[in-house]
Parts: sequence; structure tokens; C-alpha cells
Amino acid sequence: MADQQQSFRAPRGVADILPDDQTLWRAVKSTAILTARQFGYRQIDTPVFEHTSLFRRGVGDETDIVQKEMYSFDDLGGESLTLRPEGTAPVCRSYIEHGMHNLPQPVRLYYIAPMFRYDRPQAGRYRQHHQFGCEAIGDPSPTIDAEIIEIGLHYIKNLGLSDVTVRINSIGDSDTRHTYADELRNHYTRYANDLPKVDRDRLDRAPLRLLDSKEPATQKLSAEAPKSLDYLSSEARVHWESLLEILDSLKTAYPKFSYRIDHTLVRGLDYYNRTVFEFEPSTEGSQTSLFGGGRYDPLIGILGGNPTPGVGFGSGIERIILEIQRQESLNVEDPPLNAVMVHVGETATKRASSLAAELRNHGVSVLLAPSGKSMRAQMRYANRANANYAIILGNREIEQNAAAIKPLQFDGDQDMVTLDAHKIANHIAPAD
RNA sequence: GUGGGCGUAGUGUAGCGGUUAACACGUCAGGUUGUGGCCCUGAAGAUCGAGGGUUCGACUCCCUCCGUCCACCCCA
Repeated sequence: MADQQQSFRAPRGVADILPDDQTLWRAVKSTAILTARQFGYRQIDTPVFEHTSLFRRGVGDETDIVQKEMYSFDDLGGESLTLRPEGTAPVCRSYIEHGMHNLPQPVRLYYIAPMFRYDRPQAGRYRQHHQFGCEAIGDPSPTIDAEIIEIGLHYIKNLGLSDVTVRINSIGDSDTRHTYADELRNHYTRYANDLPKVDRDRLDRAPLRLLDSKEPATQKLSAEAPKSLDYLSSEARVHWESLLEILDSLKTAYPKFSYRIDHTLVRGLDYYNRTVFEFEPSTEGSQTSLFGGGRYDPLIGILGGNPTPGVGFGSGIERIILEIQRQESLNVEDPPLNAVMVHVGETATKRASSLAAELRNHGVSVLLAPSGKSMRAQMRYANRANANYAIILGNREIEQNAAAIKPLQFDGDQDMVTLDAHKIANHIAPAD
């Protein structure tokens, strides 16, 4: 308010992750990392921006992401760059660029990274959001499709989330998908008069989308619509059926796990083929997809690499956090600091700084109470600081060459300890 | 891009056509001699989202804009 001119706020659809939020964020991220590692995935970070053409080609020129959601800009050299809207295309670019086909296949990679989409913000949807993603590149077998789904089960379980529904489908390979799309178009065109306007509009552009329309009239028609599973090539069918078998066999390790084959499940990115899946909570809501992905065998070829199969998923951290809060499934607290240094008087203040520095060298975490304030004020500060002990330095202590050490988190006596970092460190954080 | 709800101190809320715009939490300072948590006292902090109208008078009514939330679209 001191500034009469203007006050800034974060741009639309982006958010600060404040210290209070970080506790949960850290817990979720470390769960993600532990999960990925448990499956042998290794971390990869790709740049926040890429050549615009990477997404135009990889994600698909006709997709909504490319058509209307990209943060694209020309840099000072006239290069068109784009803030990454999704993680798979960049990882595949990196795979090709660094010749990862020379590594043992499949190459298993994970990332936790911000994504950017120019979208209208709403619950669980932001212009910058963060995704935990895994990609397994170089293995055509359904085993690896199942592995990717299993990572999701493991992740969700470790976060304490329950009531999560897994939906899967196979959309076939690109050739059969085209004939399927035509069949679908024919089906809906027959009832074009019954279609709501939104759906009539996208009938040509994206017939698959009508399958998961929210319009009751369309839903009625979708029940009778041809299913992609009936159009699979024999190879795709074998792949699909053995995937289901493997998923069934996962039930010994995950007794509560069940999946639903959902022929209305389609995905909006062009590179997907065969397996597609989505995890969502059973609770009502709108932007609820917690985890989604599928197989993208055509992608590496599209991006100029040797044709190489891949599967992967992305999972929105913000949505996971919303769901954790809804289900109250995870209770995390930051560990307390070891000590707060309370110091009154010039000499004491000086000594407090040097003592704190020495203590930190002993691995102790120390916070200085604000200088020049009364002891009461500093003790009040110490109380809010979430620390185990107050180390009190005043004239008396300096005279006695000692520090008063008072427990803050439990009732106990205040001790006088010789003013020596090693002794004090031992007192407040004894080495086990 | 389309539709709906909402916009009062840092946060959460109250309020009414005329009030010094209230309360809680938080912040800061105190509560005699250097020691937190509870309690008590006091202070700072809001041009009541912005602009325009209606009115003698608007935080309160109307319009526009902006922001925000929710929904569609799409997705994580």
C-alpha cells in the first residue's frame, strides 16, 4: 500500500507456492521420485522452452494444445520458441538428440517439471502447472504399458489416495484409427439432427471427442456407437489382450486395484496409439484426471528419429495435492529447527552470530532472533519459530562464559552450558 | 472463446441508503526488576476491486470494466 502507483499480482492462472504449501509439495515430489526410482526410472530435465515446431509436429497441428494453448514467442534472434505445454515430446527429442537408442532399451525416464498452457483457469487447471511424468522408450511389449500403469498405482497408494478409478482403452494404430473415425462419423451423422450444436461442430474435426461428450443427447448416441476395440488390427488386439492379462495379474500385489475398459476414453494428443488410460477419483468433480497417458509409438518417428515405440504418463501435481487435501490422505509437518538464538546486549549479539555459525558447522540448524528487541519479544519470536531449544545469551551468560538453554517444545529445566559450540551442539542435538 | 457466482485491513468474515466501517486470527509494542506458549492492555493496518451513474447522501441501488472462482471447451 506504500506504493500508490500500482500493485502487482501474479498473472492469471499462475500461483505462488508459499512456504506453508511447500511442506506438502515436497512430500508429493519426493513420493514421485521414490516411486520412479523404485521402478528403475532415471531423472531427466529438459528446457522450459523448445522450438515451436517440436510441439506442432509432435503434439499435432490440429490439437487444441497447438491451436490455442501455446505460449509461443520469437526470441531476439527471430527464433520461434514455445514454453513446454507437455513433457513427452521434449523427452523424445532428447532421446533422439542424445542417441539414447544406444543405451539398453527400453530407456526409462522421469521428470517433475512445470508445463504451460494458455487455458481459462478453473479448479485444478492452471496456466502453469507441474507434472510428474514417466516415459519408457524403446519397448513395444504390453509389459511396459502395464509397468507405466503400475507406477501410477504405486504412486497413488503411497500418497494415501483411495477411491481412484482407472479407465483404459485401446485406440488402435493410426491406419485402423482412421477407418474407425470414419465409422464413428457415419454413426453420428445419421443422427445429426439430434446432436447438440457443440457436438455437431466438432463432428468433422474430432469425431472421437463426441464419445466423451457431456451432452446427454450425445451420450445416448454414444452408447450405440462403434467401439475402437472392434477395429483393432490383429497385432493391436493381441497387444491389448495381453496387457489386460498382465493388469489382471497385478491384483495379487494391489488387491484393491480394478480397471474399467472405457471405449469413450480418447486422448487429445495426436501421437497416442493403442493403449490410453486415465486415473481419476471416484468423487464428483470436473477437472479430475489425476494421471493420464498411453502409448505413443509413432512419436519418435514423427520427430525424425528411427521409429521407436514408447509409453508414458503425466500426472498433475496441483491436482494430486487438491485430491490429497480433499481426502485428507497425507499429514505432513516440517521438522523443527534445533535452536533459536536469543541475544540481549551488544556483546551477546556479536557472540550469538559467531556461535550460530560455529553451531551450523556442527550440523545444527539455528535461527537468530531479531536483534535489538527485548528478551520477551525474542522469546515470543522463538516460540513461533518451530525450534526445539532457545539458546539464550545475555550479560549474565557472557560473564559466566555460558549459554542458557531452554527447551521450547516440552516442559523441562533450563540448563547452563559452557559457551562452546561443541558442548552446546551436543546438548541440543546429541550425535546418535 | 462462451456462461454463471463473487469482490470490505495480511487472512477469514460482519455490516447498512446517513456508523469514528465492526469482529476474529495474524503483525507490532507493553503487562515493573532479562525468558515463549495461556491471559490482559494498546497500536498499526481498508481511498469498502476500478470508473461512471441514481440520490440531499452510497460500502450498501444501477451500468461498464477489471480481477477472481466455478462450469463448458480441452486437459494434468
